[in-house]
Amino acid sequence: MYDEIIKLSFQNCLSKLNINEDVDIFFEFPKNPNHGDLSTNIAMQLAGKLKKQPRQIAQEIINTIEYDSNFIEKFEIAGAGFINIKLKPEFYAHSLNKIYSFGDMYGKSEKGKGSKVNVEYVSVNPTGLLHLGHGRNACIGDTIANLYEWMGYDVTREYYFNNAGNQMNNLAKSIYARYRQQLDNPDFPFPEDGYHGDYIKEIAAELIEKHRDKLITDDEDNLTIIRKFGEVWCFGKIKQTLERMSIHQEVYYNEDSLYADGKIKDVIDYFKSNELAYEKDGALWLALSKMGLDDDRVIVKSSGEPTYRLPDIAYHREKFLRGFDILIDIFGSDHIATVPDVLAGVKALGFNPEKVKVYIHQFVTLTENGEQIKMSKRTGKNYTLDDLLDEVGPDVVRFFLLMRGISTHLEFDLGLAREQSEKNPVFYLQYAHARLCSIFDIAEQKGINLNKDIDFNLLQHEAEIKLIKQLMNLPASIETACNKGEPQILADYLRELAAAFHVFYHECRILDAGANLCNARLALAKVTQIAMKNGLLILGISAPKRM
RNA sequence: GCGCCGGUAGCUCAGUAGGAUAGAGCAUCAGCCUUCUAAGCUGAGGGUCACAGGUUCGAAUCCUGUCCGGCGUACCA
Repeated sequence: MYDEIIKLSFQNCLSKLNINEDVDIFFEFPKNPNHGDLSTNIAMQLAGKLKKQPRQIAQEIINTIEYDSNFIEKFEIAGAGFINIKLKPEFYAHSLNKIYSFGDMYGKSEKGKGSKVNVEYVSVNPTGLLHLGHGRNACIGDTIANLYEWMGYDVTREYYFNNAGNQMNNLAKSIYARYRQQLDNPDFPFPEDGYHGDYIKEIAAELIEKHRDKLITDDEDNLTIIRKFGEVWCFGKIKQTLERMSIHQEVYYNEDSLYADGKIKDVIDYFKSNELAYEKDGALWLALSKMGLDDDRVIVKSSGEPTYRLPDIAYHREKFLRGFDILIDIFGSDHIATVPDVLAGVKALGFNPEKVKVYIHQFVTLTENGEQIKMSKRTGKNYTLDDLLDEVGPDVVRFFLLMRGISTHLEFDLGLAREQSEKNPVFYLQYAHARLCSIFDIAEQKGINLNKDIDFNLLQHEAEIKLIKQLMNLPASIETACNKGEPQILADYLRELAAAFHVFYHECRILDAGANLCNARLALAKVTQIAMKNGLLILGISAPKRM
């Protein structure tokens, strides 16, 4: 938003010079004060296309450009062809005034208005408890959903699950074995590929409490009861854990319904009738080689059961049919293999695969004192997301899982997370917010009220200008984080915002600055408070009034 | 073997639609509280951007190759 007026000047200037290349005019606040207040590399961008020297283009631009002299003091060419812009203080006053007028909604955009987005995340089958990797998936998905909402999109948060098939049978058998071990036979054999986690023992104990020995014969009826019991138990725990992190998904989509409603059959029929599927060795193969991929894959096994690819494709088709314009999938890196197949399938069904955005995050490792904490499945001593929430609380968990780029392996430092001190980065942000709240509390006690007649031109201190610049960046930060699917960009922005505020707080007295300056600084504090609160809200982290 | 992700300060990580002197947090060292919250602020030291070539005015960023780590590579999901 800070560059709207200036960008327009540049656009007009370029068309005046008959330069019609398709380039985005991009401005930044240079770190080095010698490089002006705003800077653009547009002349260098154009140099290659126009086959001219960047400095020459820059010169032509500043000779030709018409600009608002109320805001811009001068242009300078520097380095290889940067155009550095020296702004007048009025520019910041004007910008801050505009931000102030947005009130609580600062950061909200309408750019996505009218567009429906489906964000699918977590999507863990009800066979166990959530662990750290799921937590990362959940926080990324939830935050991306928040980002899209703030961009004005109509967002649906969705959880896709499967409560049928092999894995659920495996769960039932695992519970049954523990049930027998606890009930009558400590040596009852445990299935080789069963679920080893301790939670299975808990389920079995509850099963005994409820059914006593009535399920002792392992017939199909009893296994069905056990399976359902396990499913309900696991789902209850999963939802409870998500609830603790303030994650609410409005749609729980059951894979099974794709079969019941004939959607799977529809897709098979479509592929068959378009000669994209064929029978071989008793199985049905999808001709991915006709869709630009290397190998054909089985979509219905010779046993008659579909492989995961088929329902995944049908599910994406269904989401398109439900009217979504953008489909977002959040996957862990272990699901990378499904992506090309699903996208090819979606394309073959006549939908635009570019509307499917797949964000794949890497794994999480838990460390303490530099040593990795093993989460061995063999021993069953999984460190669960709930354990972590118990230990450090939801704000720390969310921030730690969001503060890294999604494609980086994330090291969760338990020691640092546990630290209830200035070392813990999440408190840095929350502390800024608490300080802001405290200022307004004390102002109220002193009978100082923010009045509407604000002279933003009084804000000329270096710390004030830096804070205003940072505040101006919020919308761009949200938009970039959204477009790139990178919550980390917002987390990083908020850290910089907090830093700019803390410096301002340290350098500039607010309440005893004299009536007019006090009022202007209070307004600046107000905007900062809103920006910080909204940013934390998007990350799903609380904004405490006191610490 | 092949595919994807990563390798940047002691540690954890930003920066990769090519741009100005490669940044932040933590750790280390030196300062700042009778003042709106010191969970804060100021300063210092710390780099072969894994390695080797290439592309050009300019490369951490793009291309090629190599090495190291993670995840995949099923008629498992």
